[in-house]
Amino acid sequence: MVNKKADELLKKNHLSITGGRKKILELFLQHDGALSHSDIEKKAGEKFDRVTVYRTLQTFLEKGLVHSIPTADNSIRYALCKDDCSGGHHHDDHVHFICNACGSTVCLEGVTVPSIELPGGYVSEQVDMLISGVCKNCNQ
Amino acid sequence: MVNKKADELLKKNHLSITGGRKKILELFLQHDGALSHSDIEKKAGEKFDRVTVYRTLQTFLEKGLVHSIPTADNSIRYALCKDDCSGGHHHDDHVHFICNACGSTVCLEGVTVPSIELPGGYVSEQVDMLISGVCKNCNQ
DNA sequence: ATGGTGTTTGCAACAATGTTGCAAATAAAT
DNA sequence: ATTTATTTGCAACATTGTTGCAAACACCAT
Repeated sequence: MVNKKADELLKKNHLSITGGRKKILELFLQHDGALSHSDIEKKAGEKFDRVTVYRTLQTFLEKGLVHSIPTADNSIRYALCKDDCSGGHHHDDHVHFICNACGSTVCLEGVTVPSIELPGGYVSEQVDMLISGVCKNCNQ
Repeated sequence: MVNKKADELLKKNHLSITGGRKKILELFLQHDGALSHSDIEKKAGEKFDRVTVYRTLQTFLEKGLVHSIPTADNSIRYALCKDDCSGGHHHDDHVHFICNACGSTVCLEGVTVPSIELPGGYVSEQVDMLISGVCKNCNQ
């Protein structure tokens, strides 16, 4: 049950359980792709204030429930983290795939980001790898 | 002379030479890092309308003069392409580095994006690799 | 269950960012 | 120099993101 899982996730991350947070978490649990702010606003219907969505995503990000994925079209996407992420420290070394046909963004869990040799003086803290193209579903 | 190079670049790409386009190109030629829309608006001073900046960047993007770099903070950056890019077809396989200290974005020309094995059904059209951390200048 | 307490929400107002249509200004071609 | 097509600036608007504050709510202890 998606509803129960949402509760669990909130508890595990020491967040109080509110209607808005549950609803947004359920959306993430139902769509396994990444969601943008406006996706959420649309899917959640009229039920929640825009401000609540902003603040909820911000909170989820800080607690490590979701991670953000940069995109080329000026609309950050968010996706659920796996279990071993927490409090800003993500183990988020998978590749993100953006489909140019259906617009969806998915995390390719199986594909890991290769390590890169940086020029002298540069120190890497986070690596994002974004691949755009045509996804499995659209490519038939 | 930066001014002359701007003219050349515009001619080479079959764009008419106007004050705004020259000014924006000069900004790119002077700063070798990437610039966001608002960077340009600020650096160009009061001289140009916001709308002109939007349209100019759009044009440069279409003609292949610049490429766009996605970022995690919802502000696309633009950087000059090397000579062998044209008309939307970029040979843009270098890594982009975003410094968390000074905020600058640079193209690491020397570092190439490793090729990735995608799961079956996925077709890659473009690969972006973003590394954030501390850059050479800030790391001293 | 009930009441107190701190957190979360919705509202309103605002700021910033991005888009469109149209008339005036400008660059390029003859 | 004149014509023509392109580019610009303006105005108006749409969308997206931010902040302060009072009301509503979740959580805890009793």
